[in-house]
Amino acid sequence: MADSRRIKMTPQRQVILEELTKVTTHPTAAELYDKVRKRLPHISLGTVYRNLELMTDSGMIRKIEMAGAQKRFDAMVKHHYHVRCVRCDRVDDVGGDTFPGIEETVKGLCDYEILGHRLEFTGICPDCRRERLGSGDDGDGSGGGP
Amino acid sequence: MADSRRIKMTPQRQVILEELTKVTTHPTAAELYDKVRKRLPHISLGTVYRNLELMTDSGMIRKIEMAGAQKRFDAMVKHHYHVRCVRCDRVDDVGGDTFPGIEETVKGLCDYEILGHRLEFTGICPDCRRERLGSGDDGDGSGGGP
DNA sequence: GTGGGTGCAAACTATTTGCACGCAC
DNA sequence: GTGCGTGCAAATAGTTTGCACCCAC
Repeated sequence: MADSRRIKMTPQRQVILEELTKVTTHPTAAELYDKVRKRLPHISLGTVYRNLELMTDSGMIRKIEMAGAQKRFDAMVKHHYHVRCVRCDRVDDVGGDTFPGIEETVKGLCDYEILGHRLEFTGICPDCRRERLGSGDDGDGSGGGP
Repeated sequence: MADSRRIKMTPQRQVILEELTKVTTHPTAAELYDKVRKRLPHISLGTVYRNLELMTDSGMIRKIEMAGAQKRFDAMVKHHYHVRCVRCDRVDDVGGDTFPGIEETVKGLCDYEILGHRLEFTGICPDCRRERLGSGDDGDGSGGGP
């Protein structure tokens, strides 16, 4: 569902969408709010949430619901996977194709009618790796390593 | 991290663990709280959260951080995958092995040091499928089905 | 003027935390 | 007595919602 409804472009929506498209970091609503506020100082957080929701429904953007409390948003609508840094919580895209066969494999293993899958990798991002080498600090190690 | 620390077994912890082990439905903290309260009427939600956290740290149970707001908990510590019903939000285990090769595949595709992965399927559970056939209702279709 | 979109603030949900008390050692 | 674990309640974080106002049509 989605993709069908077309929504009216207001300045707020335009800016939200632009800022989201501009970054590759899959910001949270609050992070995006900060960025947007630089251009529209009077925009409210409520509006950002409302419009992110709306744009998600209309298929313009994608909501990334992954581990951790906050939802993140992604202007790249095509299905793809993410890596999350267990130290700084940054989220990046993983290049390459998705694994469609993965769903077939599971169909025999449970009674659900499988509709989709969400695959998320955890790891340490290049920045944190560099930092770790420098400081010797091991960071947290939360995540949910297998 | 984890697995090493051994924690003292209090009645509260015992009951929480038992109730969690008893069910296969990966309850949320609140759901578990309800179950536990039947046996320990004076237990507080805070205690449940605290002990779930503690038992997660000690490796006795596993925290499932997946799509949606609430965290869920799992007494099966072995790494495995989950399916979530997009209609009733129930979460079940997927039988079969995990795909270890999946991480290898990704290692060439991004600059992260990959530590683990989390794979979650979305679909419609048997109960909801039956219901859907009966009522013709299509339910929601949220999820993030690719 | 009507309706959708906005800003603001209050409400809500899930979770965490400060504090005082009580029990085991 | 010391310290950990608990119950309670308040605090926090993230998100949603009610409401009045405004602007485009």
